Amino acid sequence: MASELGAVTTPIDPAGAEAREGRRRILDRAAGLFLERGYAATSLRHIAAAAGMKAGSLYYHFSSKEALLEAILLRGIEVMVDAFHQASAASRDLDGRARVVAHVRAHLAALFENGPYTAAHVTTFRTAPSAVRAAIVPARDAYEALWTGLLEELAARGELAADAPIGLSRLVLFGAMNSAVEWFDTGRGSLDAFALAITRQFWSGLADANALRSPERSG
Amino acid sequence: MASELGAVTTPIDPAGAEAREGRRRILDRAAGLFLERGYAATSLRHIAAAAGMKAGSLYYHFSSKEALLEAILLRGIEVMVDAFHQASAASRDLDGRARVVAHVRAHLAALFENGPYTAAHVTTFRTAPSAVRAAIVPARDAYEALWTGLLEELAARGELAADAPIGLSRLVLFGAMNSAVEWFDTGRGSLDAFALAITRQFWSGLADANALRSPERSG
DNA sequence: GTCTATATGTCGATAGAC
DNA sequence: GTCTATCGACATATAGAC
Repeated sequence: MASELGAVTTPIDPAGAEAREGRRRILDRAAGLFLERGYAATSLRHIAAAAGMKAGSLYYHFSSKEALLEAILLRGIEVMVDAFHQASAASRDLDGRARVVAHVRAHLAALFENGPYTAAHVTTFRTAPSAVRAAIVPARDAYEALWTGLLEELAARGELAADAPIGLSRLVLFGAMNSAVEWFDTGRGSLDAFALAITRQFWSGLADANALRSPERSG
Repeated sequence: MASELGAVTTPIDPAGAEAREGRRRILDRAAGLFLERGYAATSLRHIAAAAGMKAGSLYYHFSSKEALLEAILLRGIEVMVDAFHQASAASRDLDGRARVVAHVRAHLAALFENGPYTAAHVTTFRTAPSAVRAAIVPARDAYEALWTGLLEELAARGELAADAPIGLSRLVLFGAMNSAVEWFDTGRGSLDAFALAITRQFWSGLADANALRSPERSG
């Protein structure tokens, strides 16, 4: 290891790797507990125990419980934004509906497959201390703007109804996707099938559920 | 006042009206605070102050903070169930889509027009103490069964696609409706218009948003 | 970087006066 | 029915040893 050579030279970032590792373990465990029990009901002692240390040690990594929450909420957005951009790249040449499927799949993956950050964000943001909420809002707005941009692009291409209420539709879709943290069981259903089903519901509605699979009129 | 006559006779329910009034005021304020700040972050002192009394006085009406939460969560379901039955009676003779509009309107009214009970239920149930959650589950299941029954009836009448995934659709609709507690502003939009818009999205989807208003094919 | 020890405050809940 | 007074537990945060 590089640190073994550090007796003479001055390491650029001494113990940096371990510090980052410890910080990451705290974030992981705290996000999981915030998701499971909520922010206010989770004590620093509880978080520290889950991370394998004592409460006082947390303050080496974070200045306060609120600062810890803020870091988790921000990371939750980062995961969503990264997923969105990956989906954009992967679905660039597909038709509108397939692109929505890809982005829904990416959002669900952020919720269920990339750690508890995004799920904790979705469940704890509304009741977070106002100072924390205020610090997070710009990043949230940026993520929402990505979705608005996608839907507006589809509308401009005529792949959506001309009078589709994009603002409301986006909120409805977010509500539908995010509510899955309350009931979706990753052990029982596949995320691909779920993304397809939710997009079908969103895109074609309930009365015309099979319209896209059998374009001819159904009895 | 009747109590002035009570020196000789034995009142059937002495001070019953005032007790019920006091209990009701506690429930109202506590539900509002649980909705706004969350259950764990709301102290009994805070609730008592909002209800115009001191913390110790709450224990005359409720045996514990958890018992208070349980009463609020149950009342939240009662409001939803009552609204559902009223919508059923009022929309019995309408077509499937109009009946869904009526029930969506009723659910939104429960969320936004009949006190903070239903909204507090929706936002605090997931992180409520497990003993409280367990006590509430049967009533929740009963409400969900009402919706499942409605959608199955529509499917049996052929007003829904034959292969419509009712279980998933119900969850998606619940997610869309309940997420409105995070963003819908009762001061800015009418609940009728909102119910219509959300049902249109749910029933006909995004690509066919105008299908029901102009049955002929759109350019 | 993590520990122990502790300061300081607030929590839910109870007891008893009125 | 509501009050005051108070208990013990637990909260966040800090200080200093190692």
